[in-house]
Amino acid sequence: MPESNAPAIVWLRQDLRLADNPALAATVASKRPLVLFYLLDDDTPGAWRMGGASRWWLHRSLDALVRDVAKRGGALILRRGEAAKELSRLIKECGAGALYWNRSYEPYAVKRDTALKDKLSKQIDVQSFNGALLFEPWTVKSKTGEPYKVFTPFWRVCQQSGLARPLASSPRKLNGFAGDLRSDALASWKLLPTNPNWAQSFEPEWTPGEAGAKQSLGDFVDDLLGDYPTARDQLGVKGTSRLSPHLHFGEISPAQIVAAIESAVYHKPALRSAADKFLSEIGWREFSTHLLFHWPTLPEANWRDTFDAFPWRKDEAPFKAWTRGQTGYPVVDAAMRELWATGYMHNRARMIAASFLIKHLLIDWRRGEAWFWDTLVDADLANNAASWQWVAGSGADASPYFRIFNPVAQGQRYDADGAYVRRWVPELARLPNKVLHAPWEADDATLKAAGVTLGKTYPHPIVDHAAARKQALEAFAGL
DNA sequence: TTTTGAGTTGTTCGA
DNA sequence: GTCGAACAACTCAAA
Repeated sequence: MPESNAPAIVWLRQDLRLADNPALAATVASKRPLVLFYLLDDDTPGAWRMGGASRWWLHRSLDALVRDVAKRGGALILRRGEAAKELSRLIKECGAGALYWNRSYEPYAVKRDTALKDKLSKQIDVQSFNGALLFEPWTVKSKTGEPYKVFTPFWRVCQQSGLARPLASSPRKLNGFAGDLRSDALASWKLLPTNPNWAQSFEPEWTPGEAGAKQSLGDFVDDLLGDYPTARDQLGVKGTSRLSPHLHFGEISPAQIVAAIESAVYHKPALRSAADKFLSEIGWREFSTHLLFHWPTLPEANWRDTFDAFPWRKDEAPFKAWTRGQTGYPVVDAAMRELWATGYMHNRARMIAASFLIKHLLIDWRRGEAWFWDTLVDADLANNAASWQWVAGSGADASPYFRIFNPVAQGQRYDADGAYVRRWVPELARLPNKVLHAPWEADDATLKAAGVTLGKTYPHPIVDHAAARKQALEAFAGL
């Protein structure tokens, strides 16, 4: 065994932060020289290759992290390749005596990491930590010893056992390994789009990295938490935390979020119920990861296999119209264009757009899942899969099949002043509120005054809501 | 083992 | 405009 002062590698994955990072804190406590390592791994079999929008975020996040690490006297080593091979190489190069990471719960990662631990712990000290969850999946079981399949009882027992977690100490100074280690230039990974640079419109929306995450959390707690229960549903209002991409990349931990929320409630007890509402969303993230861990095929297969017989439609044209925000339903189109322009979609808009794809167009939820995977900056295997299956009705604790969102009613209810549609579907901006969410109901004079020609400046609805609803009810009842 | 109550986010219809 | 019921049964979790 190498000596106890041999360097320790901290392998960062979805934990791109220095604060409350248990693997990093353990290394700092061990006094070993630190080799901080990020690997771009596009080669592990069974992994979902990171999508385009996520790659943009990853670049920005790593760029921020490189600077944060340098400020504290360390260095971040960047390499790409297959994990087992690259880790073995790095261990040899720096003479590492230890390898630490924070656990991932995605099926391919569990498999990969288990094999690595088995192999490498024969040579060096290998340890993994919990840096991503309040409750690791194997720690929450029902009375019968089975994993929960319903959110409410799952979250109830979580709350009863307490959400607060001690935070790992944040290192002021990193005792970086003194030797020379090769690191890729971040730019050489070509994570940023060029020609066209479709992510240009992402820039003003986001500040990837730990500092940006902290700022978002602080702003949310200070300005938005009190109104969260109602404002979260308003499409045109900034009423949500928008922490999802920060959480996905681990720029902030759920434990830090709980600490900030509880501190706010301590100072202002009236925030309790709003805080619980928000924390239950953190609970959904926990629950999705729990489902993925216990049912590893969640991203690929219907959780309820009765759905395997469902006759999904294969036509390309409606799918294409959906992806481009050209369905003729303003709120759906606004949602899809928001996604394209910002790498993000409002939570309620996600439900409306997903319901439309599945229940109005009768297109397989996996096609929507794949599109979101590529276009969301917060694309997360567990959340994405669990949420699509929830909407489809094929998932655990899912929405009943007869719950079919009416895109007009949803628009009128959650975008009553039309701010959301006018922002993302500007060709309809001059329509009055009364017909904004259903332009086909406007009379000719109104359309003309607003400069709208259906079928020309904006599409006719690609399906009729009432007919599509009827068809979906029949198709799903057939299961 | 059996029973009981409950289950994120909705829509439509008819009174 | 508002309200309650129907939509459909099934599965889950705990007593």
